[in-house]
Amino acid sequence: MTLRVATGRRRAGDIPDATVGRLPVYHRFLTVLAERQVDIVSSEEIAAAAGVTSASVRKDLAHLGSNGARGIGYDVRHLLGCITRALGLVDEWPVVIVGVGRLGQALASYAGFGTRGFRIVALLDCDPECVGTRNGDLTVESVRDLESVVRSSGAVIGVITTPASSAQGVCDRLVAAGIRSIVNFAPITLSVPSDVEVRMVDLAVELQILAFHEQRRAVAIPECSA
Amino acid sequence: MTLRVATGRRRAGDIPDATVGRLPVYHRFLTVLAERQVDIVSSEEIAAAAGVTSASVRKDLAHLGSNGARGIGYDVRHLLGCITRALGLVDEWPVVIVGVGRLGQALASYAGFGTRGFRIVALLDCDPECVGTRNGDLTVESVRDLESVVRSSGAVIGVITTPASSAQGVCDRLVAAGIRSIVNFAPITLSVPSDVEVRMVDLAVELQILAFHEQRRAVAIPECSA
DNA sequence: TAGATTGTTAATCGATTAACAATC
DNA sequence: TAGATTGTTAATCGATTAACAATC
Repeated sequence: MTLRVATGRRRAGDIPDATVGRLPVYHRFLTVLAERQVDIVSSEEIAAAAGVTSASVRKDLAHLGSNGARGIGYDVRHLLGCITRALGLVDEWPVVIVGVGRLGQALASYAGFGTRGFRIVALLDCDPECVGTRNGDLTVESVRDLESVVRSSGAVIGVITTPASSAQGVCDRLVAAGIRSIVNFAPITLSVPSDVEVRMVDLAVELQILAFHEQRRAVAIPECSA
Repeated sequence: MTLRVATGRRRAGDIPDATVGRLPVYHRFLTVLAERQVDIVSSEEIAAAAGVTSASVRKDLAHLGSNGARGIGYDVRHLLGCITRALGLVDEWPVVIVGVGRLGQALASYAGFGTRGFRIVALLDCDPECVGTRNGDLTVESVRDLESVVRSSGAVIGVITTPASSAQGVCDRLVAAGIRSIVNFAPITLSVPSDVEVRMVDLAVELQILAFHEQRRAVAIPECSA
């Protein structure tokens, strides 16, 4: 299969947010195909696996350059490499997890990290009982040393799995230590400077959205009155 | 404060998806205010706490009926009740968790469930070592009994925290058992009938979106060429 | 009254979909 | 060639933003 030579560079900002949100899903599927030695895939197949339309897939992939072959489909390996580069997953990103409760431990032990572009480089907790315990390759360090641990570990991304009450304080210290990308599992909206990106994950929010639709199956929503 | 009497009923479908996604965040903030005995809140304050604009807040809340007072703001308790009803959180929704690994345990022990409209009513796992162990109030049951456990527990929402390899099978059985609302933590897109709602939570996807923006700070994205 | 804040409109923006020419 | 599938356009749809009259 011949592929067109790229004619230039595309500024990252040119990729719409909605596309950036779907590329990881395509990446996940293509990784599976590549493992299975599948060579070619169509936008229709990707769409089915990602739960979107094939038109969306083609439009999303066109943002990365013209990588398909009309009448044929996309070369799995090539496309995977392309998405990997677009998402910036060529090298592993070092991640620090703050809060080594059950959730923090669960994330720390997630095997899929390596294959998906990340490596946990430090675990922090405030509980003296927890500090010093081992978790796979890592020993839990004291959150008091947050700044020095971030510096020495080279962590670039922070994951907050503390209780809500400590999350903003931890966040402020991560930001002060130079972290500008944060995933927050604590059920509180974090305040950060505009150059810091926060992704919020809240199970209860997901459940509440489901509850809305579940209720909608049965009843009309009463408007509020005093 | 006098509030207008609602003139009719609004079909749930009238509330846009984007609004449904933000109502839980407002709900979270209003719960905090109510605990602190705050009486009145402005759209500006809600917006700041939720990380959105005040115009969005007002528009979202207007979908629930006219609940604010011009020149004053919103009555915290009234508004909280209103959102609680809109989301269908008046009674607790019974939830079954399938997969009691570290993540499943972490979710099972999340104290915030009760206050946010949910109650875990069953835990299922396939590992004989795990089955029979206690987790708070609940004893882990065998996934072999999934159908009967769903029936007897009355679970309406399912949470899948199994490895990716078993997720689709578990999903199929949950659907067959009557579950139509699922939160999936396994890194795989689930196939479900069109009347089943699935919310996907994948930490690696969140990290990959951050990675994209992190990389964007530094370099232009190279287009793909063969 | 004067100041504050909602509810709503109109304008803008971005994302999705349908369709099809290009082309393998 | 005939069938298949991409890349792209134009149309549609939905969400966000700005602005301000209504009104407390």
